[in-house]
Amino acid sequence: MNIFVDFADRMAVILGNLGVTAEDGQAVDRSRIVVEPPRDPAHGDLATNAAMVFAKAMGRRPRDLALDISEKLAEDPDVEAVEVAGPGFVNIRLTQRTWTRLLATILESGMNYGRSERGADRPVNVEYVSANPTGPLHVGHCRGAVVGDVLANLLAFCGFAVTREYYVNDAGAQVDVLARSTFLRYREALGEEIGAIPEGLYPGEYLKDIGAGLVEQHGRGLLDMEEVDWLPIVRPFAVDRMMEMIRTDLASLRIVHDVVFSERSLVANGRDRVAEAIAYLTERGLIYQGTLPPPKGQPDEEWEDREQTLFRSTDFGDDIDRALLKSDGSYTYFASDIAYHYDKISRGFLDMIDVMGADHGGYVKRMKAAVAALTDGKGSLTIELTQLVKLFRGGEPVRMSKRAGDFVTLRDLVDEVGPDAVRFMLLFRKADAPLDFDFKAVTEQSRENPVFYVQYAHARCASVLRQAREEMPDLDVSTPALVATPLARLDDPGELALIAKLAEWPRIVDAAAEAREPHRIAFYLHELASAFHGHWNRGKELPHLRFIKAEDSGFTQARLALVLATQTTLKVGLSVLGVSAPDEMR
RNA sequence: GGCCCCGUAGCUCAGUGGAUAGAGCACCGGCCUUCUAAGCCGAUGGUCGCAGGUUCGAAUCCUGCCGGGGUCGCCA
Repeated sequence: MNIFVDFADRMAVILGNLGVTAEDGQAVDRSRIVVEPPRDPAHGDLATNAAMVFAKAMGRRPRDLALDISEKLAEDPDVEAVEVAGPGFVNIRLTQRTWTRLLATILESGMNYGRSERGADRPVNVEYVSANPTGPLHVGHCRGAVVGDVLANLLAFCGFAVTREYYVNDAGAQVDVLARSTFLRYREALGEEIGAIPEGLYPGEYLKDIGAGLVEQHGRGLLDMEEVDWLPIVRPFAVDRMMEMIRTDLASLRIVHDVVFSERSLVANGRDRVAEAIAYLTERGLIYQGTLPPPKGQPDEEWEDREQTLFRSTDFGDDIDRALLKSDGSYTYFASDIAYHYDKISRGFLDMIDVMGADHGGYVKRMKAAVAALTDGKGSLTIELTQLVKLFRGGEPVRMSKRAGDFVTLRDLVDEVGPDAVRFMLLFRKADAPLDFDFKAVTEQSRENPVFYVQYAHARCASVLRQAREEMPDLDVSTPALVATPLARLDDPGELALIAKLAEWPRIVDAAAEAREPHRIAFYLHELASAFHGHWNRGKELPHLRFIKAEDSGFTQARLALVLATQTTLKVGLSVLGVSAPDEMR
């Protein structure tokens, strides 16, 4: 039940009856009719721009058309009052009965309130995290992880068939470095004095366990081998252990992937799928041997022209063509990524979303170009870039050096403040703006802490319902009873305003999914919490507004219906964010 | 120099072409015997970086500048 969509439909009918047509004489474009909550609640419950949008094509003045529209709208039994305002807005006030009927549908929907079928089971692949398995996840990965996870939740909630995917870079030079670094720790675990970790190897302490694990499995057996022989043993061992660690870290943030796609699987079992992808592009005349121009602006003394295998990404909007083969003949990262996305496409995905850090910004155009080329323009790749997270503690920046072991890991974050605070705070900012995260602020129990504020609103709802059961043991506060309860006595402006806020939820879900902006959910929940706390607080000054009135069970039941609907909406919203909805705050 | 992101109240930020641009914090003035004061109510505070353009209407879309950040051949 989305009241705004509902009324946009009614508007379309009214416009049709009024003979309104678009510029070309065709029927009105339904998508241009906007029905939304007015910015100023004094203007009414719903506002529509229809008169202003279509007046020109009709050769009429917007306000005149608005008057015609408002006459028709006034006949609608759900409409209490209509007025024309400003340049031609039509402001609609709904009857109290319409609002309370809406409240009943919220209660009936329960945890499905706001869920939609607009995705129509269309497959969408959401790829996120995809960190290299060479070290523990750090704060930088966290944001992409949470944004990707919630985006996936959101799209699933809107009826898309979502696959959550992780791409492991388990081939290439950095994995060899991991293996060599692990081998050093292996020798260390066998009692050898290894001294300082040489430049070019990973110094992290986390590799000690993995080295010890090698000892458990192979004893001293690897010591006498040549590198070419132990590398194929150590490499997969280290990668597996790193991935295990990464999975555990992600699980602590409640993040799970459906598919972990291994880069190494691209070239395996006698197949070379990178070559296959390149062959596909070659058939389409998109591959050639050539040289790239040097970067403009900064003259580079070292620059020398090199003949390379290039992909015509400029045909699809990129700035320059891109190399697929290194000078030693091995594939570039981009070539592997093309093959990987080719695989996604072959698995039936035309809609793909990659969530990555802002430092990958330069990668966006070429990857979109690749997807366009691989799907003849039918596929769409959206790349969501998440900006940096800066850490603070009580307002002071948390200092981090590049030296190993001296960075804040995802684990540190979750262990200190818990998954709820991490998730909510990373979503309480749009992804393309940098974010400050303060360890201290997010654990405070106060209005300033949005995580607490929203969870507390949910807990407060639960508390009111508990209180009602205690004070009025004979009252039936079960959901079916509250759904069925007469709501006619909910007529206080504050109560109706709260219902109006609840009514926005499906609209927010749609918009957030459409724009692929999960932060809108977090902001909405904060607003809803604020509306609820505000109403609750009015009851302090004005006892007649309190939810529980022990001597009037019908009245109390109606108000508890409102409380339950609020609690439900908060709970649904929090579940989309993957944040818990506690019944009490301790 | 090219490309991408950002620029909105003193601070941190919302605002998918609509009306008088909003919230929290800070500051100022009131209030706290409760269905939980882990606060509440109110006031102050704006050339939406600048200049053009599109539109009935622009913080929002387009162009150009200014400022901040990221990134720039085979790294990942």
